[in-house]
Amino acid sequence: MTGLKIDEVAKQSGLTKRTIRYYEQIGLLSSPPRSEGGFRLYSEDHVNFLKKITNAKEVMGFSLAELQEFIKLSDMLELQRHDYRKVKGTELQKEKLEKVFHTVEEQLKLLEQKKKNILKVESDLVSLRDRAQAALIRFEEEK
Amino acid sequence: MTGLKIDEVAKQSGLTKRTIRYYEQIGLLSSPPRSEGGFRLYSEDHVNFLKKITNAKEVMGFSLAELQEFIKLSDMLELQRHDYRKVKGTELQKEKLEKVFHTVEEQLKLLEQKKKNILKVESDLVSLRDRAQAALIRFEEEK
DNA sequence: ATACAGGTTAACCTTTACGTCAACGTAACC
DNA sequence: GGTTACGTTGACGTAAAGGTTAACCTGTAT
Repeated sequence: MTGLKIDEVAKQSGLTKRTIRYYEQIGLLSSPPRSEGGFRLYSEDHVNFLKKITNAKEVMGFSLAELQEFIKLSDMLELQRHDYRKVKGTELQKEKLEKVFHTVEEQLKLLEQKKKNILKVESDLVSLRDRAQAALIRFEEEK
Repeated sequence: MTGLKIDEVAKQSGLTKRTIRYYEQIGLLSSPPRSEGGFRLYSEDHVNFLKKITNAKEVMGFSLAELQEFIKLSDMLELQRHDYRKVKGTELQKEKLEKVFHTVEEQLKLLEQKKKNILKVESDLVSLRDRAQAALIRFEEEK
């Protein structure tokens, strides 16, 4: 009985209902429990998750597939932390961990670059704004 | 005879030849002069322009249509600065200028927000990295 | 002079990330 | 108990941003 219905989640997350169902369909969002009649019943966690991934999507320009990658990795790490035995005996996992580590480091470097790029665009926009302002002032002068 | 051929521009800009031609086709990139035989001959300016807009595209998440808007506005302002008479007598232009100014201001605010969002993602990535590292260390310990 | 790398247009194809119905079930309200 | 609002799946549509291919032309290297 408890839980948010999809319309509420849509409002809180800023996504459309269609998008939310779609994310579930492609396995990006975990399927929430259903009510008797079959309605999806979401928790706050779902909402936070959606906010988080839309943010990451926008910031990093990640595709939904890339998002899935990261989420999978993150979940695996969470799982390993709680259940040590899952790790033992599988030497393959170590390579994977190293790859994760590497990938994330690269993403972090990319973020640094992205910050610099933002500054470039910002200065372009500022100069555009200033030129617009200058043109406006010229208008006033020759009224 | 002078000028870069499209393959060189592709290498320098990081775009594909197809994309460069496509940008010209939709009017985003100005048509370069051609050689006798019909080859496109680009200047450094073209390359810089491409770098600039791909950056803006990525940073702001602009669509190609939006990019066109901004370029058109920027060009108009450039033109007005050099030829005052283009401005006089057209009171409509003032509204347009004010709109430009407003739009750009909004974009700048959006950029501020974007910076904050980057920090959020960054901290998520850092925590992911740290967890990966911790898992790696556990590996070493129980070798 | 001929081979081969790289250029040209035009047409068609693809993927991503949803939007938009249609047809139907459910919950809430009066 | 009937209307109305909201939920469900499924199928189809689509806009953006190129990729791909074909059929042909150009330039240059041997």
